[in-house]
Amino acid sequence: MKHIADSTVRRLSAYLRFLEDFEHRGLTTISSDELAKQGGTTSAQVRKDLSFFGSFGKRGLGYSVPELSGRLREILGLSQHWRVIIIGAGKIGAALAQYRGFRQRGFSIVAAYDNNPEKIGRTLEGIPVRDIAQIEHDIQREAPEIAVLTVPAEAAQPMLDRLVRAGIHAILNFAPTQLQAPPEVTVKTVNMAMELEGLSFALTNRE
Amino acid sequence: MKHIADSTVRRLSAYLRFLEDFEHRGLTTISSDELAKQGGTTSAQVRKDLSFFGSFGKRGLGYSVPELSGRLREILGLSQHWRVIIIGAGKIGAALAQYRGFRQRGFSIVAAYDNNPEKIGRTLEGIPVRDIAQIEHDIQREAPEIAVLTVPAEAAQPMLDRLVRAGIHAILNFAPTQLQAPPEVTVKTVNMAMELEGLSFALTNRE
DNA sequence: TTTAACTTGTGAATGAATTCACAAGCGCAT
DNA sequence: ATGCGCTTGTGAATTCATTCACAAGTTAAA
Ligand SMILES: NC(=O)c1ccc[n+]([C@@H]2O[C@H](COP(=O)([O-])OP(=O)(O)OC[C@H]3O[C@@H](n4cnc5c(N)ncnc54)[C@H](O)[C@@H]3O)[C@@H](O)[C@H]2O)c1
Ligand SMILES: NC(=O)c1ccc[n+]([C@@H]2O[C@H](COP(=O)([O-])OP(=O)(O)OC[C@H]3O[C@@H](n4cnc5c(N)ncnc54)[C@H](O)[C@@H]3O)[C@@H](O)[C@H]2O)c1
Repeated sequence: MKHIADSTVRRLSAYLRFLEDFEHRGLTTISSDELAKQGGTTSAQVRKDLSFFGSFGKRGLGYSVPELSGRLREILGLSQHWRVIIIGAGKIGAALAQYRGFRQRGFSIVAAYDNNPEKIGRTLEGIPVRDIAQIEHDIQREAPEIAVLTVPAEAAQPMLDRLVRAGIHAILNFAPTQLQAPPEVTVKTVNMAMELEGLSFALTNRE
Repeated sequence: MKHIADSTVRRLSAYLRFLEDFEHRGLTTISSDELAKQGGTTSAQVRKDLSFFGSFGKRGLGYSVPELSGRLREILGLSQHWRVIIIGAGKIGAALAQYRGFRQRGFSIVAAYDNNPEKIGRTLEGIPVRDIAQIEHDIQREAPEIAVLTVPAEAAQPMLDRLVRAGIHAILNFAPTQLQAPPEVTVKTVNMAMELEGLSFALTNRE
């Protein structure tokens, strides 16, 4: 398949969110224009994004809401459930473990891991905190697909290497550090300090 | 000033991070090539990014680490302190309030706000949780520049409007929803579910 | 059946971001 | 002083993303 830009994938996620809203409200069709207004983009952009994957609309009418949302779920890989592990049961790891929004969208958090004996053995709203020492064993047994990395920055790269060796191919990183990974592994980094700095820049450089 | 792309600003943040590392290790000069390797980009990209703001390097030698990091701090608006308020003292709001990484980079969290009487009056590692009802008054008195929005999705847009009316011009939003704001207000949204969906897409569509 | 009002899907045009490529400047050794 | 090795700064070229613009398809009403 032709390479799909990151920005396109993000917009697809956004479209799916609006479609779910629409579905809830019992509406059955939607035009690229309505979809665009919701997402702060243009109708041409919406159609172009979808055109990479096929033609799902009806000319003159728009898109069937349930059909399009189904297609988007397939495209995004959300027709299946994904198993997620959280590495580092600290403040941010715990907040994420307890967050319901993920499970609702098909991501089940199966366990958290830590190296602090005080934390190992507890649970976070039903999610067990396990010893990081057993992670290779667990990955083999439970085959989680996605790891969320919430350890201190200096532990992040070694931990990533360890996860990759153990067979993880997708990592969501919260440590504020640039990580190296082999090409078959996808890493996304959420860097909140960087976002704040973007705001600082905007405040400083507006006229 | 010419318009600066968001991607450029993000890279500037990244460069600054590496420079601080370098500074710590006592190194005094760095080339665009070294900076690029650290940041996973190219030396031409580094030089182009910097060229929007001036010429800070010495041909044949590279950049002075302390000078360049100082310049970047100025450009990003980090030579001054920013006052930050957190709206929604829930799980993610609390994690952010307690996070040391922000203060270290010049963002002081002055208060959190909530509408839950159980939470109002408590503190989160020294940060007071105040009644949301008093926010207009406090904004006028304390003039915080940045608001972090960590309320439930359905409360996010009305709360944004309220913050904007009260005089806030920069908002970091964690609610998974598309927000509308007037052009003089900068909004950045961190949408973790969207990031996970990006990973799901990558896992599904790799060959 | 014909017409009018809409909306999609997509090449072509435009615009934005990145990469190339090289002249010019600097430091150091000779 | 000269030459060599290295690195910047920046127009030009290229690649990538978005927007335009319109033929073609659909519905509904007359
Ligand atoms: N808290 C926030 O709001 C926030 C915001 C942005 C980024 N971050 C980043 O997220 C990461 C975690 O932050 P936090 O505030 O949750 O810190 P924290 O100290 O509360 O949590 C880190 C956890 O990781 C565990 N840990 C450390 N080394 C480990 C190892 N080798 N193996 C397994 N577990 C290990 C610790 O025991 C601790 O429980 C940091 O990189 C931080 O910079 C946090
Ligand atoms: N927890 C996470 O890991 C996580 C991850 C991604 C996104 N988010 C998003 O962040 C937001 C907060 O999530 P959370 O898990 O912290 O939820 P939470 O319920 O723990 O926290 C929300 C807080 O906002 C307060 N609140 C609600 N309405 C308010 C109002 N009108 N004024 C002031 N305060 C109000 C509540 O009292 C509560 O304390 C949500 O939009 C959620 O989707 C959370």
